[in-house]
Amino acid sequence: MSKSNNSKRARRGSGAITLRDVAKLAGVAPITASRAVNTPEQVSPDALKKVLDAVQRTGYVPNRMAGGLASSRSRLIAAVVPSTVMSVFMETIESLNGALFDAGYQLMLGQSGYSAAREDSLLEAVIGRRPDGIFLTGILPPGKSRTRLLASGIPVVETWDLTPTPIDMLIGFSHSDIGRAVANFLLDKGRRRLAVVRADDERAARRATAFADTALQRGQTPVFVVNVGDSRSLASGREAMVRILNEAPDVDAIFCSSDLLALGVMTEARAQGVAVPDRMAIIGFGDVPFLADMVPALSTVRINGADIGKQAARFLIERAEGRAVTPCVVDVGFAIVERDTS
Amino acid sequence: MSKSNNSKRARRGSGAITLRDVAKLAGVAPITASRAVNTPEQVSPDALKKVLDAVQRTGYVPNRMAGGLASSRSRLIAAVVPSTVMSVFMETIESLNGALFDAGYQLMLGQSGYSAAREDSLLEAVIGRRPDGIFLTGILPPGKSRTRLLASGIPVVETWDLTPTPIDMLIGFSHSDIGRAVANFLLDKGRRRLAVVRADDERAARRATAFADTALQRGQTPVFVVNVGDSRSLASGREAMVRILNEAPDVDAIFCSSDLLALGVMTEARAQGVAVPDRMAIIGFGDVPFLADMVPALSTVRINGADIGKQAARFLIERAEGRAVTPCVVDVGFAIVERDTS
DNA sequence: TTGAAAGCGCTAACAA
DNA sequence: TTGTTAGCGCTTTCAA
Repeated sequence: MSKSNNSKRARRGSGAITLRDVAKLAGVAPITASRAVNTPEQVSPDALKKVLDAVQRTGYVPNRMAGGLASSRSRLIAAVVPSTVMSVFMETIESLNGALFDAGYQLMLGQSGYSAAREDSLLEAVIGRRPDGIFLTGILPPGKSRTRLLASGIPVVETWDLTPTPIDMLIGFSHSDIGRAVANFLLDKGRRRLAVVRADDERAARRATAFADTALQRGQTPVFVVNVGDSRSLASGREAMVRILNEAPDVDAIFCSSDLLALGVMTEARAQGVAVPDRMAIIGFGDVPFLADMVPALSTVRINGADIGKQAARFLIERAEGRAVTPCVVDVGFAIVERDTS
Repeated sequence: MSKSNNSKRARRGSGAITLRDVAKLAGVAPITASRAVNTPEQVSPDALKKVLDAVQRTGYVPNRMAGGLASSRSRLIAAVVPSTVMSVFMETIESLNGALFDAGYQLMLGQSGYSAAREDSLLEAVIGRRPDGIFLTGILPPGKSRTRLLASGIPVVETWDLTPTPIDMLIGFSHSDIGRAVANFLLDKGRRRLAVVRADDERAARRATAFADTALQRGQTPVFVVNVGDSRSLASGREAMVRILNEAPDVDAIFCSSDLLALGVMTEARAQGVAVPDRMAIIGFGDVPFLADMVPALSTVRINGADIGKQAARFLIERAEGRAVTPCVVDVGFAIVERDTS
């Protein structure tokens, strides 16, 4: 029986079962085994059975690196996300991953949000894997990275934003529209002095600007803005609220750049006995799952993150299989969810 | 100039720049180019310069699939996590990913928590990529998957739990110890009637059991248990609190299996005018980032998730580079964080 | 329907 | 220090 490792064999390789082993056991050529595994309809029932049998007996698991190398299709999708902890993007990633997996693709996760140098090496690492598609949270600004991505020829979908000049595909919504809509919403409710509490983030800035402009256009006092910097914590929300109460006591409505910040604002309001929403309206952003069940339930701007993930998966898969995607720009919109705090 | 694609060239391949192209441009052999890129110290300054120059000019990015195939080292680590949304595991994944990236590894994300069939195909997909290591949240119970993983020979680290029979490496803490510690903590504070609100999850069950046993041993009335099933939402916490107030009005301390559940319990307590902590103590689990800044600040059990991720990365990398890891079982412990609600 | 041959892009092994 | 050769495990191409 013994397959007796001859003299010069066993020099390289991982030692795992290969397609050759399976083919030998089944008594067919390797390519027939390959077809039995990948495209069973191209193989006679007899051969199919023999191969599948051999697969069972050996516990063979195809080496996707080898397959990917040979076929130039990695069946890998890379997703680049900023910090994931407590993030509104997780819902998107989860649905993206689920949809990809069902279609036989796998997800590589890259974390952005660090230094430019690290961004660069992230991208290099990603491209090095030759993914069949790349998912980006946000829009990639012009620069070396963008050029490189473009040059790589890999399908890309940018998300969570809109731009007239996407790299490739785009699934997002207008942050300016949100800012305007929230301002109008608040003003229509009779609020007179608006404030913004926002993190130091380009998209949040755009929402805030549109929000402020709209208020100004409608003849209001300038919006009071608190920039909490990089800290998106609940504590920052509380501090921001303290500042508002001290420095702009006439403010009667606050738009926060994240639900967590809004939660902080609300916490401080309660701590200081500020009536919500009577004296102060509060609106968050993102609609994290548990907001609706709080008391008072936080009003917010809802983005359908799961939908973004699902559509991105569809786009990426279509392109990976060589099909065109049209239209490849989608505005998923948003919704102001009115609950107790507005 | 034109490199004129001769008759039978350009049949296969992705068309991207390869190491051969770089080597040709630099006027060296491919292997020299390879060494210049991977182990520059093995190459003369002159050759190094020429190669790096060619890399710059062509925008060459090494194909890691090819490299992985040739070297049997994928520089890929797979992580299997249950649902990521609002999950206590994200901190771990984030730190794991960061540490891996710094060492030149990349993270593949697999989501478990679905059907057994899907678990199976997840594992197959993972093994198919030939990762250099696998990160598991939780302990893999005996079964087909476990056998398969063992057979694959891939280094594995199980986490967030302890067991005398790990597959390989282990970084976790004792859920029973937590249950006992929390019960003792509450009882020592003079609480008399304890309750548990927990999700339908094996680890939560173990915490709850130890918690209940300890109370019993110390002569207390049996612990009142509310199992909220698969729903880990804040709303479930509220419902659980309603049940406790109705069915066991003498309860004066509640241990929740997650912070979100605890937040729900607290929300309902406030809604019903139940004084916290005077009439009711509440303790959560996980220590999600913003708890400390709420009013009242929620007491909880803190797990250092980032530390688990960092240590797991270290273990996995050591093993990937062929070094042994001893000891390869680590108890990271836990801490009861006493804040306002206990 | 099946197979032989020839790579995919890279690196290990050996030799110079 | 550099190069040659021979694969890694699979799939494409072409022929039977």
